[in-house]
Amino acid sequence: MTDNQVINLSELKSHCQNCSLYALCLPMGLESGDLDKLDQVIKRRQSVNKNNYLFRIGEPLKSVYAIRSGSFKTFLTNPDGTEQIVGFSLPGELIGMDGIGDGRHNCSARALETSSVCEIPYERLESLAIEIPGLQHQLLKLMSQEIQQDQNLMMLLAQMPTETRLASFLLGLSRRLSQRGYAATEFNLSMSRGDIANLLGMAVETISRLLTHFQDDGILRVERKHITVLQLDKLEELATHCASHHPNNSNIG
Amino acid sequence: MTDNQVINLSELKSHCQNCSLYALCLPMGLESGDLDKLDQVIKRRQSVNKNNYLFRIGEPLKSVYAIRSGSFKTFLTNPDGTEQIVGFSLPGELIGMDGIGDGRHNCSARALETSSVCEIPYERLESLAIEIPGLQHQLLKLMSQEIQQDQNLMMLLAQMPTETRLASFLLGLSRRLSQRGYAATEFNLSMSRGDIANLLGMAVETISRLLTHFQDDGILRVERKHITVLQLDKLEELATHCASHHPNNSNIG
DNA sequence: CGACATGTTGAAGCGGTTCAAGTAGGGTGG
DNA sequence: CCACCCTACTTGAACCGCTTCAACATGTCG
Repeated sequence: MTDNQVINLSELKSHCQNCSLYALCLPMGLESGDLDKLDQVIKRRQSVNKNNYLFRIGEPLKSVYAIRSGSFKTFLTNPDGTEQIVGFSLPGELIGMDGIGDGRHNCSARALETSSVCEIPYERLESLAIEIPGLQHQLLKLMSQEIQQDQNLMMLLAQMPTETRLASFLLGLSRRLSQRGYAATEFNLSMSRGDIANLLGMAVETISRLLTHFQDDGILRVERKHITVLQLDKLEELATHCASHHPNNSNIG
Repeated sequence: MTDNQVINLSELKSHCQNCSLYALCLPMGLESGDLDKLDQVIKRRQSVNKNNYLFRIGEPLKSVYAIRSGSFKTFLTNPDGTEQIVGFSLPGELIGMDGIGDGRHNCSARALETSSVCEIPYERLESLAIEIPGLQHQLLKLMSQEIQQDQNLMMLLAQMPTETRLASFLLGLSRRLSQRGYAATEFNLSMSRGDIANLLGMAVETISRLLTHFQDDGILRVERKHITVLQLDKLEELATHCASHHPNNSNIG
């Protein structure tokens, strides 16, 4: 309701409708009138520098965020100060939906690189969800997808060997990126080896060794943070892990 | 719309309002008119025998279920047939909320003992959630709580030693049960050692050994499936794990 | 009461961590 | 623009927590 609102309005009006991401953030076939409503709720785009926090654990839940570019890690902090990464968020994904439970964020989100997000005030989103049935369903859907993702990771952590975990992680990245229109077989890891290790419950050294092995086996090309998937099928096989054996001399093909 | 509907109506009418669990399932302060609406959505109570499935992974999502008595395990099944338990559900909890994402259940639910549930057809619940704003928020809240729970487990699996995992698991059970009005320090494990091991990513033997240790240390009393927590503070200390050392001769006290 | 699942306990083996040392980038100040 | 430093990463070798294997004990159920 301030005067600079006027300046933003014209800019805001076209946000969702023209945004190349809206179909990704909220793919639900809203009517154009509904899109207008959504537009009015979404705050202007904002930029987050590398290593800066989007929100911190314990903070009251103000907004959720749609990632336009860049990436984030979300993590818990336990009593002794160590962190547990619970996921990485990529462009086109929504972040901050956790913490609706008690109105506080239950994890912190930190930018892995300079990133850009759309801020969506949560209260207004929730009340809007009552007006737009499709939006409510979409929110529930996004949450349940997060549950699925978490549970898949639980399975990896609970019973898969390190090789399978890393293969599955890389494959997951590849799939999510290609869903968003990026290349499936060539991408940059915006997170450090340490972050990957933390997420997957392994030591940094193990990540390093496995990447080397994958490269030696001709499955990947690893150049620092740049990954090229050379044999997607092999990677999928490793990620499945039930195929058969796990030979040391897997020079198949 | 069949004639036996008439028979059920009077019974149904009082379901939620008189149900001792409604405040637990849906603690949101609905108006009495809203409760009527909810009542009309909830199907009659049904019973599930031990080892029977409430729903299976892949099935279309028909309903979610409020557990009135008994308990369930929910689990994924991976390609090679092995299962990964992702959680146990206790009385007063809602089950089946996963799978809203793609309209299919993403896990199976199997009764650990003879149990009783209220079936809540999902579609009608979602449309009702539009009429009753508090209900929408409650659904989102429940989902985000599940995310929290899963993420806590992820932390356990990723970086905590087996002792901490089991302590934390028992403590979690204790808290959930006491929230529901059951005793916090004395309860029965409805799940097998194998199920606990599966959830926590450990071998059955390790569960067995740790329970023995906990008993030797005077923290628990273990009689087959019956657990008595003798020193809740010690158990909490073990669950936190950052306290200090992890001595072999922990005959403290 | 016998049979089978579930749970316990002991001993050996291994996957992955931890420790240690060295290498390579990337950013900053001179 | 290079020298420097610090962090991130890599690689090797020893160690250990936990699993796996094996045998036995205990309940449970037809």
